[in-house]
Amino acid sequence: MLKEERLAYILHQVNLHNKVLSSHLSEQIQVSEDTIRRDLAELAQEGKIIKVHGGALSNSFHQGIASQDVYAVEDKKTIALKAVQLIHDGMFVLTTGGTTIAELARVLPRDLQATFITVSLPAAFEYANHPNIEVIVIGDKLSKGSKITVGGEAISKIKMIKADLCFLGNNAIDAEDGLTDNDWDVVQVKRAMISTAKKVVVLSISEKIDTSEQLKICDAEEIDVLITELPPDSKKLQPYKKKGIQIL
Amino acid sequence: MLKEERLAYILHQVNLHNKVLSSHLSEQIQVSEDTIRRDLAELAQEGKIIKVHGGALSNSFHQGIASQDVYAVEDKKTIALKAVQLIHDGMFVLTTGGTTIAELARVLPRDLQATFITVSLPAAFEYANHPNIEVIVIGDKLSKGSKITVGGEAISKIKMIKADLCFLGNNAIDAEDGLTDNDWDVVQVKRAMISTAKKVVVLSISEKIDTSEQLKICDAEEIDVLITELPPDSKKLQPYKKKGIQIL
DNA sequence: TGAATTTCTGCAAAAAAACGCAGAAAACAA
DNA sequence: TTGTTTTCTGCGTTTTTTTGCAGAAATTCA
Repeated sequence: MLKEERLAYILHQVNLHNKVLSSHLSEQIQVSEDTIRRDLAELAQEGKIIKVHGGALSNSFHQGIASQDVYAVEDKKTIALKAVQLIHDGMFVLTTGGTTIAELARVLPRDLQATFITVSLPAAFEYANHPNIEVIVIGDKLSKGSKITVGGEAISKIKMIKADLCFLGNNAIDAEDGLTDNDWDVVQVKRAMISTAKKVVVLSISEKIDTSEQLKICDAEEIDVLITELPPDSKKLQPYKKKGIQIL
Repeated sequence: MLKEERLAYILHQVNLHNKVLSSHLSEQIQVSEDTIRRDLAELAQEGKIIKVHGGALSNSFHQGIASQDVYAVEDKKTIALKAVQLIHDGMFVLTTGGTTIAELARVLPRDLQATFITVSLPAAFEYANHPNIEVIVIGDKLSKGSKITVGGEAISKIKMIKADLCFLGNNAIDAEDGLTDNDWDVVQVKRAMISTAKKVVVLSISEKIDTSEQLKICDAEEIDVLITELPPDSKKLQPYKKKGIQIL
């Protein structure tokens, strides 16, 4: 097994189980514990995990009292890990709010250099924890429930940004009805984001798949990528693939 | 179970129940009481809990040691209660961030109907708790340390607002040197606020009175009201009264 | 005061980490 | 291809960390 393969495997295990034991990994991969330790040290250096005596912990583990309470954290973490692969150095990324987006913020690699633009105050807080990420807050009237800024000012600001990526969380999505939501202001913001981003990525736990809300955001065809916690070849996702959406 | 995991678990338990027993933890985690004691000692060393005979207490709940901070909170509450008298229904209020401003947000009467405009994300969160207050967030690049938005965009937005009141927190103030600060971006924001507000109110604990920082915000004469926790006729405040500043 | 409980102290065993080194593997250049 | 250089990996040794234990000291509570 190649070193890079091994590192990827270890990182995957850490993110999946929140902890790994050096001894356990050594046995699984059939390399010495020294090698495992060196690998863990390397990943810790890059800020991707937290190395501790006896093994390593996921870095969302420590800061995450909040993430423990969130519903379906494991699923959301799986989604976040898939989503993070789409982000590259130098990109401009638009995001909404929501717990899935918060999870995404937590799994961003330490060394990623990118600009994140958001209307969500909680998301902005999460992004601000990362040393190399520039955070732009879109200002306007604050919607008290969702803690996002909404209004014409925000919409026009969003439209002025040519973003590489746009992550939309917390949706109802259906192959026929497209993307829908139940908050008027949120719908406006999401529409603006979709109209200005090169690539539209929807993050959704499988529960929200094949569900609809009252207000339409856009057709399924306008979505470029759909990420769920399910494997891409899952039966439930095939109608979306037929619509030309890339499934991760 | 890894040591770090155990520490996280203990900390979680302490924060959850406000107290833990060594004996109880020992049984729960299945390690010796000695180990638990050493863990508690370590967490106490880092200031995360308060170790007592038989177990440990949460330090947020039982503020035994940080009595200086407690006094400061009391002072800030005193200041906030004076400041709140200046706010009336229908007003547009500009505010910076900081703990004094956070305290102001907490003591706002529930029936007050006003619009608060801020560059501070933590302040926006506080204001959002109030049912009748409209919150406007000024957007721009997020300054990671202070969690306020800074930059030309924010400045020009601020200048477009004709605010009735402007609350500036967390300053150094001196009768001769005027209002000063040590963060370039913060200074720009405060200057913009002063220039656009009808009435400029400085909130400052007495510790900061007669102190100066490197960067000048404005002259003492430009300040309309100064609020401290001291009584208005306090000797320390007389130089400011001479400059034409109203003391509360 | 006195008994029960908890803490402290030093100690020892086990586990893990760090270190240096040598051979193996991979990457690179000619 | 072949030879050189660099990186990677495993092993033995040393050092550090962690943990439990026993007995003395301190604390609590009736």
